[in-house]
Amino acid sequence: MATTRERRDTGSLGPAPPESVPRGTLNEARWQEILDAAGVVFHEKGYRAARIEDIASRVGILKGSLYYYIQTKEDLLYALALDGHTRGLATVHEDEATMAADAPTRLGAFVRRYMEMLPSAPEYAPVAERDVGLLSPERRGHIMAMRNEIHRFLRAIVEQGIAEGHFDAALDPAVVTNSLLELLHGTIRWFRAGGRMTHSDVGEFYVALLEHGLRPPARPPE
Amino acid sequence: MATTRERRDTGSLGPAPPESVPRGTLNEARWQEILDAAGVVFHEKGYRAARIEDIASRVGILKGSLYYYIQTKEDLLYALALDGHTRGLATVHEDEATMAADAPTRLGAFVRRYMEMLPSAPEYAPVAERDVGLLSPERRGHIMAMRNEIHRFLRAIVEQGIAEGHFDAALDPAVVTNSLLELLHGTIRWFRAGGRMTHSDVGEFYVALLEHGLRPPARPPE
Amino acid sequence: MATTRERRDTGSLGPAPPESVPRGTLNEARWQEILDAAGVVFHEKGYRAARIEDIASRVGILKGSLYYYIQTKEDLLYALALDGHTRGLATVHEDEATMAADAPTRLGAFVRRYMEMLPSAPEYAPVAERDVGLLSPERRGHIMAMRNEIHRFLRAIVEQGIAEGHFDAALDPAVVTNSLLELLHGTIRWFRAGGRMTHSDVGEFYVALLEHGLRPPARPPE
Amino acid sequence: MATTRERRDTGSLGPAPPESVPRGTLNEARWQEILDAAGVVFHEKGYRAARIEDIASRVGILKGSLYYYIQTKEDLLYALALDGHTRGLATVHEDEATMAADAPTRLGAFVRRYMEMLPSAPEYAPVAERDVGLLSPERRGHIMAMRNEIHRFLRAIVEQGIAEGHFDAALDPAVVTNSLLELLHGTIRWFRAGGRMTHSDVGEFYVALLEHGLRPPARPPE
DNA sequence: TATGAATGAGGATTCATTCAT
DNA sequence: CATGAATGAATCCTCATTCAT
Repeated sequence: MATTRERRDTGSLGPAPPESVPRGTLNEARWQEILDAAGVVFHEKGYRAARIEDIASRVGILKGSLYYYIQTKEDLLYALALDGHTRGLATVHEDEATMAADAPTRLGAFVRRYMEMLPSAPEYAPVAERDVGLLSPERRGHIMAMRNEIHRFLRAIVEQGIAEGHFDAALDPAVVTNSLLELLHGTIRWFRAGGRMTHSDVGEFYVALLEHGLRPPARPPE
Repeated sequence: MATTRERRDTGSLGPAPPESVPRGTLNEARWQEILDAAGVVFHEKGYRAARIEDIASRVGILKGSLYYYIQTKEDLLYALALDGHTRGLATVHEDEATMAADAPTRLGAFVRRYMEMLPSAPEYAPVAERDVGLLSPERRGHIMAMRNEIHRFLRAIVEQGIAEGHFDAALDPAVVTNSLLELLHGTIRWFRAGGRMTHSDVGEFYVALLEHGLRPPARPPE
Repeated sequence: MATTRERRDTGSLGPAPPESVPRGTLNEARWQEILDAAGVVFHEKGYRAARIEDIASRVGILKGSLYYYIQTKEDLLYALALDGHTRGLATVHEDEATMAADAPTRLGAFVRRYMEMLPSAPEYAPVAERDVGLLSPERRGHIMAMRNEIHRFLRAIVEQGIAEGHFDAALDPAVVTNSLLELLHGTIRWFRAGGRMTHSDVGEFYVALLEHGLRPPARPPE
Repeated sequence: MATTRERRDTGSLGPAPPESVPRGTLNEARWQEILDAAGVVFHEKGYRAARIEDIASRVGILKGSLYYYIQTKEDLLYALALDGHTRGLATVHEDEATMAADAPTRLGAFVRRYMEMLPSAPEYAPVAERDVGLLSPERRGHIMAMRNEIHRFLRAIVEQGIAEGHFDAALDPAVVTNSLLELLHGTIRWFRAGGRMTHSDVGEFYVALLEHGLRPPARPPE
């Protein structure tokens, strides 16, 4: 499970995430190019099957040169995962009004925020899910922590909804949370830009689905 | 259900194709053991990261011996993908009554059939999704064809539902189909057996979600 | 003369052809060293029995490093075969005077050119004959085409000689051509430099042999 | 150079050729089938590239079964080489009359005997030349000894011819011998049965070629 | 910064050979 | 005699990584 050929000497296990950008002064634009390239390649082939050469050549440099920017292939995976999850985590921030609203409203708002974030995310980011297991334990821990935070946020909304009576009391909050995130993440696997539907359109579909799908069964009128 | 074991297509590699060396009848049981082992290992590490040796030793043989049963590591991936998709495809068969029913009924029945199939599937099978991209073009084609068949089946139900007025006319059938399959497949990524919920329970949740989530908006009472 | 270095045709192997990773300009001198080493090793052990490691270590690098220059062991075989046949093909070029001469003269000139080329050929080249069968069909085709060109050239001379009445009309041009080439190529199998005879000496023997051996039977004086 | 994985315990280095047929009572016909199959396969791919499986399947048995007849793959190579060289060696026996004849006559007779033997030889035999180097030193020794005997025989004829004045005194006997054998052996590389020419026809060509090609230059008429 | 060249451990695949049934 | 199944040593080939220029 541990990645072969570890080379990081980051002995500190502190909360500070490991450096993802090694070189002090580096061309920020180039670094973004590299991340984008890595995103695409990882997305196409998966982390293991992706070759450093593939990424380098997509940027237009030779593989040796890539090592000016990274220490390890894993750095790219981590940077992307971090990036993606940071964007994801950003979607849990609610404005005052929403924060005070009822669960259906908060849930809908979250779904919309999430779906609006998606197109800005580098191809690979949300898919990082699978390959996160290939990160070093430490780094994986960081990523999982972020992921859990999103889970907790969503789950809290679901529980609120149940408590309020807006959602079916028979629902299992964990199941709902997991399914919902699967649904949202899943979008990136089939969505193709340029079609009839935009990310927002899909978001509205999700909102509507949840809006009616989670409600408690209609009380039979007495 | 029946897993096919392809003999290498020996396509245009060497000068004189190694005239498919004959072998006796292979031990079916051992072959299943191997597939199961491959399923577990691929599930844990992903196709690329999995080593032939891991699979072999899980079966209790040496890596070289595995090649008595396969030609290529890819054979295992293909066999698993085929197996999983064959099971998936099996869920599109409806009995007479269901076939004649309305879309919500058919959809619900499908979801239940699918969720009941899941636990019988070897660990890896449904996840094969990702690594299918690593198959040879021809084999990938076979798998994609099966996948498309499932898509078409589901989509037909969605379209029927819209036509019948049971589903919201504003829905995009493709979006619904993709999302739904993502939702179903996704289950395997987070579901852990032994918890409070069974696969069936989760299935019922999905059924309920769709039952109410796809309905056309309530007509405002005149 | 110029040895071509083919980049793998990446023909129908993986799903996404590894977009021919670019490399800088390869060190020509090193490439020659490698070819020479391969020539010697192939000559000693034959293509199949030769190990990449043998070749690498003869160059003074590790086996992995050899792959900076090649894609496949077969590349070396092909390069050598191409090299050898290119040299062979070069011997079919005649100067104006020879081209206009009679068949015996042309034949003698060809034998001399061929025998003078031999010592310059890397050890292995002319022996490539046998292992050509191990090349990929496409590559084998290229080599065979070159070989055929030489055949045609020689055969044309033989036919000219028969037509002119300088060679025995009973001769089968194909037989003569094949035998002659076998004779010439065969030299490399037994000739050991440093002996009493030089390549040229052997060449003169061949010339004399043909000079008298192909003539029509003397007309009995009336 | 030594073949990997030696297993022969034939400690005796005596003159007796190592057993080539291990099993005491074995189906002689089956053994011939096997040798023929090995001959064809070795001829097509060369000894190293040929797989035991290829040979077995050509005989219609499984590779494991082949080991009832042999101890080692090398046994097949040796048996074939022995067979071929035995046939070759048989061609050096002259009848009384020929033995007493002049060199051109003896040479012609030898060429005819050799060419008549060729079609009876299992495909591979005469080509064994190249792969003889892959035999164990001991076995290679045996084969080389037979080969040398043929060489000596031929060379003696050439020297006799020079001494007698029938052959050009400027000839190097070794060169003539080697070339001639190359010419004869070479036949098998290009000759295809079923064409216009038979082995005998080709033999007659060789005889004629040598008949006139080796003569001393015509003495200018006084 | 970028490059050309090398490294070396890793892992897939091949195949002669063994052997119990 | 033949087979099915396994063995394990060879090898080929891959690729992340290093580094002098």
